[in-house]
Parts: sequence; structure tokens; C-alpha cells
Amino acid sequence: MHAVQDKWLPIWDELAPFRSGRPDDTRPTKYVLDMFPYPSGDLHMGHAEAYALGDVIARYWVHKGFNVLHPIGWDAFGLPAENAAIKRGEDPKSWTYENIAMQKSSMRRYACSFDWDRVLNTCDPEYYKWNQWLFLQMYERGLAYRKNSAVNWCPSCQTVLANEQVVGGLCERCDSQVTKKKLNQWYFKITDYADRLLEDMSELEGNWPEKVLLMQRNWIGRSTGAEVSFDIEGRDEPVVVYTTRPDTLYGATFFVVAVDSDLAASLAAGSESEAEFNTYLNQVKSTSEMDRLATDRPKTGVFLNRYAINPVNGERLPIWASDYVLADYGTGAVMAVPAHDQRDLDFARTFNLPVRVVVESETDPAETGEATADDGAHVNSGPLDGLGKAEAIAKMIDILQGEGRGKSATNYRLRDWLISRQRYWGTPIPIIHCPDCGEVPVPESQLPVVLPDAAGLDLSPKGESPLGAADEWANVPCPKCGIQARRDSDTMDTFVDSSWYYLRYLNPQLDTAPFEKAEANRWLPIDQYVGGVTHAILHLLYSRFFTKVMFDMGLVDFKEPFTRLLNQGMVVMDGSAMSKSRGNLVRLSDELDAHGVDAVRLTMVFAGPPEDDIDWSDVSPGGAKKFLARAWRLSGDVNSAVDIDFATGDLALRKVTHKAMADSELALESNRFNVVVARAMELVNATRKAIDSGCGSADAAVREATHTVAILLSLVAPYTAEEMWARMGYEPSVALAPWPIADPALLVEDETECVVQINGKIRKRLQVPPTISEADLRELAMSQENVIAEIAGREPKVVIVRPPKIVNIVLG
RNA sequence: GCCCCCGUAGCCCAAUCGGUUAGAGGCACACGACUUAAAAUCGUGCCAGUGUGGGUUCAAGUCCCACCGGGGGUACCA
Repeated sequence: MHAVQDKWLPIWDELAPFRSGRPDDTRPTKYVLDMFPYPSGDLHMGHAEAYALGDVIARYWVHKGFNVLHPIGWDAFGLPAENAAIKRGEDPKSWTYENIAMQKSSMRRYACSFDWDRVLNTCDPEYYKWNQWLFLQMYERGLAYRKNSAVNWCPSCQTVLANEQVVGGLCERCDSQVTKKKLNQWYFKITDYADRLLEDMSELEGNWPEKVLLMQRNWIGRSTGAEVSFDIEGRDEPVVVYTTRPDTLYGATFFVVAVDSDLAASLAAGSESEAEFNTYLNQVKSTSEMDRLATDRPKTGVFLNRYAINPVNGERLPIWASDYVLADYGTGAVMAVPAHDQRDLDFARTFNLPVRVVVESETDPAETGEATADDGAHVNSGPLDGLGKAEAIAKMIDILQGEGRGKSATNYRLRDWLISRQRYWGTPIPIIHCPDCGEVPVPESQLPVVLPDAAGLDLSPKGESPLGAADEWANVPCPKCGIQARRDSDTMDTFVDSSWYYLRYLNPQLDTAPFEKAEANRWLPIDQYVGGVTHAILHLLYSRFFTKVMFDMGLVDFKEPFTRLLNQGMVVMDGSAMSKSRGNLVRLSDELDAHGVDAVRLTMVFAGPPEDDIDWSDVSPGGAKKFLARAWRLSGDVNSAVDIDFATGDLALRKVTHKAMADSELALESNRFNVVVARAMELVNATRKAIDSGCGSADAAVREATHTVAILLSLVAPYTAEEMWARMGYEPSVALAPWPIADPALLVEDETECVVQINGKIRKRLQVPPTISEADLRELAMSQENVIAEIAGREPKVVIVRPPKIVNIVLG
């Protein structure tokens, strides 16, 4: 195997079949993108699957005559490098670049069809300069801003955690219970794009997995309803609440504000409940995320000794503070309608508050403890009485609007994207804090703000970014007024890096702009994106957001970055995800050593549909290896002249060959790559048979069939395919061979079998021409002897004729 | 809790629109040929009526309903 590698890698380097974008290249373009890897150690089985699949697509399109852009790079900033550095006293930079070199050499061995002239690393200043530039563009547009907010905090790691790093209320790294902490942090205003992120999904419908679109829809979580303004006794300012059920306003019996909101604090201030409120607030603050997540936790709260006035009937509603209302959704306050909202009902039952039904239903929520949220006729609701839900909502909004007490409103589950990280190994945020001028953007001419050397910095977690301790780096004059100021010491979330990297591949060395617009319009949007479903929400949502921002900035002319998305499954072992601690880790390098690159790639592709998980204990790389050897042997048997006319070949084998071409193409276009492999196996079997006991090895059809096998196999087993190609006397590389086009004349059968059923039971099989007309087939079927006998003169109720496959005669 | 997806031979998987008696391919297994023998190779065979129960239809693995089993997403979003 090493010999084969040593032979072909230099040839591929020389021929560069996958180099894209020469200026004189007139082929139409395709952009195939694999999600770029994080350089933590060598490639693993998951990479091997993903890259095998991306390669099938890229190589297929090259065969089809496209100019294919298939780049690779490294998502090289991030916490694992920093942790490894702390553990070993090493520089994150050297750790990262060593891993990149290792992965790159594994990818070359794995024969990935990447364009090696376009490699990028996100930790290179040439790359992250443009993160900073994009940040400043967004800052100018008001899309990057700083706010104080309660964020996830790991008390052990002493750092902020992203939502995705909180797993079941625990820190994903150290399993400590995560708490909330109020911090001043940078955000991207992704919520401004919530509607467009939802609406543009219609473009992706059918080309992205339905599951991913659904997950994004749920994550954005648009809901419609109304804002209603409530006066508060003894307070000048009214309080606005958001509700999806304004129609149930007559059923409101109390009012709840989020205990950790500023509103709650201001309502409690000076009331006789203030002390009790503070005790409760402290208790809630010390509750871990873990406990907060428990769904059946009993309701808790404190009465604030204040009242809100229901705008439709003037009733006094007691105001409570509770932690079941979220401070950062809607307005942090709700009207409570216990009869028709389960949470409100649970609260009402805990604190003995009244329940008033305003939508008719068969059961009584006060008795059953089950709130009724369904549609029904309204009662006890003044002007809404008798109306159904939809009409009642519309009418209530009309009434409120007329009185200036409310209006229709929309809310989202989606929150703004917190991008600050108190970490070293990331992109420095290009802002300088000046005692006089405040936040001052770093002037474009001073970009990039390069990370200070890790040497001499204490990278261990201590609650603030290690960058702050690099005094020489941090202390700079204010760009505006020149007095002593300090750089922002936080770095950006690494998801910023990956939100636009696919554009940087177009020209990774460009130092005047993040990318060229003309190139972007030439290559993008990406024709096929391949990656794991783990990024269904975060990365894919952030990238869509960035693309829309760049569209608004005039940097690109498209609104969606990824036209088609394929989520490959995971490679598991014995039914569960591989992990060292579980003891079921399969090392890619071991598999490659044992079976060879081609056999591992073939196994990955053949195991099943690309979206399905592969259980490595279910598949057989040994079997794949045997098949490849069997295919390879065909090429040694071919002994016809290189330029023999295929048309002179054995008709039966030619038909099988051309059927395989047509079927494979169909399967490739719909990502059924496992079926392509099956077709290749079928063709190999048929060719073997033809050689051993059919037309013989000298027949032109054998050469044509083997030629086709080599091209089909070149998608998954490039070394074997090249060996076959060379052995048959072709050159220079099968990767450059044009895709074989099936001859329609060889695809039609002369005769096909048609069944004649009577009452669904098969009574006769006929050989008919595939082009037979409905009338002819009906007549032929009805004139069959045993059919006539079976009908026995009765009048068929109906005769279904579906030429050329089936006739069904239904008797009464 | 809510939302979504999936159940086809011992195992992994095929099966355009609903259309022949569910089978392309592979794994495993068994047998035969070759061999002194084994490996390799070549060949042959093997096995389910599509999770369960209903429904629609001339016709259901495919469409609809309910249930069972497995997997995923989300987490008090008013």
C-alpha cells in the first residue's frame, strides 16, 4: 500500500486534478465544501467518513466536466489548544500548528481531493485580521454592541461558557454546576435578522435536511401575540406584558414579574415585602442551572404587596415575583391566566390564587389541575363572549389598540449572540477603552490587532482574559485623543471564525479585503456543504446570519451561503459513540494500516445512506478490501487493444455496463452513494462472469465494463482506480477521465415482463415490448386463454392497465 | 412535557409514481471446484412477507389513524 501511495501522490501533485480557478479555465464552476476540522490530534474515524463523502461529490463533478472548488483549512483557535498548552506548559500556537501538519499529512495519505493551494488557518493573523475588520463593520452598523447581562459561568474554570458548553446544567469540561453571573460582554445582534433567517429558509427547502430546518425554526422560535399595558397602583409608568393569548385577558387573576428583573426590584423597593423579596432573590440566584432545569420543580414566588389594573375590566391583580418568568424574554412580566396556562395554574394552586375560566371546555382546570389551552367559545369575557380563539384574539387586539392599551407583537426565542470569551487563544476584539472617549474602534490601518506572545503570560483560568496581563500589549494610546487607554482584553467566540471562512478560500492571501466580490459571485453560493448535524443550529445559523449582514453591506450578492447541505452520520462502535473512556475507540490510522486507504473509504461510503450512523462493528473493511482486489483483477484480464471500439462488444455485458452508468448517475445526484458502490459491485460480478464463462477477456465489452468500473471506483477508491486505469493502458490519471455517458439505445429492453392479474392474483406473465400501448396491452391480456377461462363470460368491473408492467382485471 | 425522525432476512442495507411472487449489493454461515493441505480465488446455496392493529385503494414496505419499540431536538419562551 505504501508503494502505491508513494507512486500516486507525486503524480497527483504534478497533475493537480483538483486545482481550481485558473484564470483561463472555462468549465462551469461547482463549490463543494467540507466543514473544516479542529486540529486537536490526528484525524479520526468521523473525519474519514465526512471527507470520503465530500470526495465522492467533488470527484464526480470533476469527471462531469466542472471546475470544482474543494478547499480545506483549519478551525484553529479554541479552548482545547489552550487547555493542552496549560497542561503541558506549551505554547498553544506550536501545539496547533503541529496538529495541523499531522492532519494535513493524513489527509494527503487519505487521498482527499482538496485544492492544496487555498489552505487557511483561522489562527493566522492574515485570517483573523478580517474577523476584526468584520467586527468593526458590524460595530459601525450597530450590530456589535456591549451589554450587561447574566451569562453562564463556570466557578471552577473561572470563565464564561457559551450555551452550547453547558450540558445538562454542568460545565462540559469539568462537570461543575454552572451558575449565572452578570458581566459586560460583546454581542452580535442576530435577533435583528430573526425574520429573514426564518423567511429565507424557503430557499433551502428540499435541499437541506428537513430536520435541520425544523431545528433552526424552533431555535428562532417566533411567536405572535400582543403587548398589553397594565397600570400599576402607586406607579406612574405602566408595565407592558407580552402574551400569545390576549383573548384570555378577562381570565387574568394575578400578575407575575421575573424575580431577577430590574422591574421586580423597582416594584419591591419600599414595599413591605422588600425584605422577603430580597431573601427570595438571593435564594434564586444561588440555585444552580442544574436545579433550575428540573421541569417538575414546584413553583416558588413572593407577593410584592402591589397591584396591577386589568385594562379591560379594572380589576386589581396582585403582583408576584417568581423565577418561572424569564427576565430576558418578552418584557420580563406576564399576566397570569391560570385556567388556560399550565404554569400559571401550577402557581395559582401553590399559592391559592383564584382560577377563572374564560374559554369553555369540558373539564374544569381548577378541579383537574390541567389548564385548558384549546380553542373554544369565550365566556365571562364581555365583548368576546361566544367568539372562538382566533376571532377573540383579533377582536381583543382591536379593542386594546383603540384604547391605546396594547398592540399586536412578535417575540423570538432567539437571543443575541454573545461573542466575548475570557480566553487567550482567539481573535482579539479590536476595541480600545479610553477613560475619556469610551469605546473606540481600532482604526482599520492598525489591523490586525495581533495576539501577544503566550510566553510569560499565565494562561490558567482566573475569571478574566489572560490578555489583560500583557501590559505592553494592552496599554496603548487612545486612537482618538491620544491619552493612555487599554485594549479590550477579551477574544472572540471561535464561531465567528467559521461564520465566513468559506469566502476566504477564494483568495486566502488577499491583504486588502476579506475576499473579492467578483470571485465570491463566481463561486458562491456553495453547491454542496458536507458536515455533521452537531452544527445544525449554531454554526449554520451564524453563517446564514453573517451572509445576510454581508449582503446588506454589499459584499456579496446572495443571501444564503449553502445551497445544499448533507449531514453525514456518526461513526460509532458497538452502538455508542467512540470514546477513550468507554474503551471502544477505533483509531483511523490502525484501520488504514490494516486494510488500506481505499478499503476504509469504500467501507465508509458503502455502509449505508450517508445520513445514517455507521457502526464500525457492523461493517467489513476486510470485505471491502477483497472487493477492490476483485475489481483490480479485472483490469489485468483485459487484453483488448486500448483503442478498441466499444460498440463492437458483447451486447449483454454492454447493457449491464450502461445500466450501471445510468443508475449510478441517478444515485449520485440524490446522494445515495451506497447504491453507487452496489452498482459497481454488480458490474464487477457481471464482468467476471463474462470473462470466465461468457464473451471472454478480449471482447471490447469487457474493456468498456472495466473502464467504467475504474471511473466509478475513482470516486471512492482512488488508488485502486488509478492502478486499474494504468494497467488497462490508459494515462495519465483516471481522476481526469470524462464521466461515461450511458447510450439510451443500450438502456431499453427489447422485451419486458408484464403480469396479468385477476382480482390482484397473478394469472399470466407476458413478454411485451416496453413501448406497448394501453389499448394493445389490454387486448393482449384479455385474449389470453386462461384469462378468458377465468373471467368465464362475466363483465369485469374494472380493468386497470399500466403499460408495460401490469394489467389487473377486477371482477365483481 | 412539547416537537421531529426511524422500525424490511442472523446483521448492514436495496426497492422512481402506490404496481410482478419484497431483493440490487454486502457481512456472516453452509456446501462445491481448485489444492497433498490450507489460504486466496471461482461457483452454488441459505434466510423475512416489511414492529403491532385498523383504514383508504383494483393494488400498500410506500398513503392515513392508533399503539409498541428505538433515536434526535428543546427545556418554565407566557
